[in-house]
Amino acid sequence: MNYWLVKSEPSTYSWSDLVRERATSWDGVRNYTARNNLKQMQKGDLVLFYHSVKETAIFGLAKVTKEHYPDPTTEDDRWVSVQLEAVKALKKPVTLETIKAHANFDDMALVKYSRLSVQPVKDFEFEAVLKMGETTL
DNA sequence: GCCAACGTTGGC
DNA sequence: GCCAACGTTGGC
Repeated sequence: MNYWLVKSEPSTYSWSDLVRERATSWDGVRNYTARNNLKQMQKGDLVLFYHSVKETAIFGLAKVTKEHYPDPTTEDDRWVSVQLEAVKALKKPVTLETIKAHANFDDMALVKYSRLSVQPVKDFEFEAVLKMGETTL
């Protein structure tokens, strides 16, 4: 099982949008590094859902329910999507500020590669985020 | 293949 | 709104 983090601007697609729809096709990714991460996602992998720009924090937990397939929003076969399903909201959202203040998170992709929209998350990072979010699986 | 110009993302 | 960081494009 691997862990990931996806970013979205809440004005475009928010955590509450995902909760309302229950599941969504995570499409529109147009960056090779992010695309490569999408391709590595496996069914059952857990995904942290982060809001960029406004309310910069991790709000919820989703899971991969369908592995990569051609992105339905383009004819260009270089790009792929995965299906994501909402699992649960974090009891307490974990803000970027909190993450940056956490000593062990200096290497976290969210801090180091802030523009990458689909990122791998290490086991200990994932566990620490849940703990700070006062959330259990 | 290098690099300048330009566009986009996202934190502040 | 500004700007740093980074990706992409295109001229040479």
